[in-house]
Amino acid sequence: MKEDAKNNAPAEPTRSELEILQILWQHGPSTVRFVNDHLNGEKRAVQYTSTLKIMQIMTDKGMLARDESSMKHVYRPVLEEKSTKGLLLDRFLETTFNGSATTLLLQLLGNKKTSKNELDEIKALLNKIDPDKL
Amino acid sequence: MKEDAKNNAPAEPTRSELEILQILWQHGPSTVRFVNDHLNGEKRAVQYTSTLKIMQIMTDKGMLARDESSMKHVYRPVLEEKSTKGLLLDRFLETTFNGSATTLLLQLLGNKKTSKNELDEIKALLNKIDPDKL
DNA sequence: TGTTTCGTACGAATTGATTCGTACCTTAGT
DNA sequence: ACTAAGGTACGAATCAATTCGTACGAAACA
Repeated sequence: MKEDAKNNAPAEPTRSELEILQILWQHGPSTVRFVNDHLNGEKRAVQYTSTLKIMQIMTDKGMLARDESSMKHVYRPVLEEKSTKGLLLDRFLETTFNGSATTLLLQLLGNKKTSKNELDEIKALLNKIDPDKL
Repeated sequence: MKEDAKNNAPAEPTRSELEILQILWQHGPSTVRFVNDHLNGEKRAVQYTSTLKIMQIMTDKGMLARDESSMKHVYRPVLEEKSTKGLLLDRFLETTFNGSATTLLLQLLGNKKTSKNELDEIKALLNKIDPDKL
C-alpha cells in the first residue's frame, strides 16, 4: 500500500530510527558503515545489515535521502533536527504529562538524575533569555 | 519464558498502557468497564475486550494488580505515578536530548505549542522553588 | 585473473503490541 | 427455570519494528 516517500504526515521516528538520525544530525551525511560503527561503539551491538535495513526503511519512509552516485551510498537526514525533536517533545508532553509543560518541569526538577549543575544552568538560561519577565 | 509478575526491571509502559495507567492514577482503582468507557469517551474507539486484554497483560507484567473477590475485577496501578513518569522522562531525555535537560528546556521554550502563560508559570515556579539561586 | 573484501538488495523469522472474535460463566429480572 | 446482560478467559490475526541470513555485484589486490 505504501507508495513513494513523500505522501506522509510528519513522521514519527522510532527509537532505533532516532538513534540513527542523531548520528546523522551530529556528523552530517554518512555511509551505513559509519553509522553502524558508531552505534556499535557508543550504544549496542548490532549487525551491519540490520543498520542497513533500518536506514533503507527510513529512506522509504522519507526520513532519509541518499546519494547513490558512488557505490557506498551516503545517507543524509531529511527530517530536520529541531522540528523533529519538537514534535517528539510535544507528543511526549501530551501522552505523559497531559500537555502540561509545568508538570514536566516539576518532574524534571524533582529528578535525581538531573544534576544540580544542570538545574543552575537552566535557571541561568531562563534569566538570560527573558530576564524582564521574572 | 515469562514467569510471574515480579521478576522484572522497572517496566516501561507502552503508549496504550500509559493511557490506562493515567486513568487509574486519576480515578483510583477501577473496573475494565470504567476504563474502557473513559478511553472511548476521551480518546478513541476501542473494543471492551481489547482494553480488557491490555489490562490483563499489564497485570501479568506486574504493572497492575486486581481484586478478584467480586466478579467485576477491580484493577489498581502498581506502578507509582511519579516514579513511572520520572523513568519515562529520563528515558526520553536520554534518547531524544542526549540527557541534557537544558536542551530539552530550550526546545520547550522555543515550542510554539507551549503557551505564553505556561512559560510565565514555569518561570514563576522556578523562582518560588529556589529564589536564592537565581 | 583469481580471490578476498566491502557494499547493496531482498526476504524470512522474530518479537511485541494491539485488536478482537468466540466461548463460557454469573447474576438479575421475569 | 429461562433469558438477557454483562463479565472474564483464551486464542488467533494483524501490524510494525527489528534482526539477520543469504545472494550477489563491484573493487581492491595479490
